[in-house]
Amino acid sequence: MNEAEIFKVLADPTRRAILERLSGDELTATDLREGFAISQPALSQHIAVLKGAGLISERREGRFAHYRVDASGFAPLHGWLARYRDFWPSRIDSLKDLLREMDQ
Amino acid sequence: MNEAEIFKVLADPTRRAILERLSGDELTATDLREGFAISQPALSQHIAVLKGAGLISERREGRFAHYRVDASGFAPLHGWLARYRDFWPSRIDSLKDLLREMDQ
DNA sequence: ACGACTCATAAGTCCGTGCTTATGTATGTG
DNA sequence: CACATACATAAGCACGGACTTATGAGTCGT
Repeated sequence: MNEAEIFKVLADPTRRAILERLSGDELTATDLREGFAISQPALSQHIAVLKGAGLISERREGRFAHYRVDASGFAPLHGWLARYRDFWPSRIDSLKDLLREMDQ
Repeated sequence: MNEAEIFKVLADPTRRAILERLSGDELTATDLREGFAISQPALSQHIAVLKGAGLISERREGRFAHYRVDASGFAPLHGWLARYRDFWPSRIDSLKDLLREMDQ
């Protein structure tokens, strides 16, 4: 997926909230619905969009669908965003330090 | 600015194209319009949105308005996105390679 | 002062999209 | 088998937002 679709997908606050609830845990659609003042079809549609963008993955188990974040789907976003950081130098310096430590 | 507004702002392809043309250079609104099949007011409105989100800054010079990327405006996005990366190890490996090259 | 130029604002139109209710499909349970 | 449960799909509506044309507000040259 390209960053064009990903940005469009993430522009919706409900979808970002879904991702937030999925970060760490793996949840079913019904579990996810807790705390959302939204109909079941609406949630299902959002899930379909997130899945289509490759941001979450599905694990079927009988009639239950378990969803989890697919962090690799965010890669295009990282790539796009890398262009707009002007604080690389200091970051690279701290990374150098970090890597030096890790090498020991 | 919070990530909610930033995602909404970046969901528009024209605005992302504006940012891309501004990455590096500083351009006037008229310069920016080159290559866009869009009316002047439309571009002006996009610029206002980008400015409102803190993603670009303006430098007035007579009747000309010079625009440039304000990379610090992307900070909330970096913060939000940091939550969704689980592939740090491989990334760090490529960074090691990159830094080794830079050291030479 | 007047006209040309750069950019912003106003007002209105149109399309995409997120929501709803209704229904479909598949998997359980008695 | 009949019914409940979990989720997906269909269809229609309503609102937001990106675009247009028209106009306004400053700034420069002659």
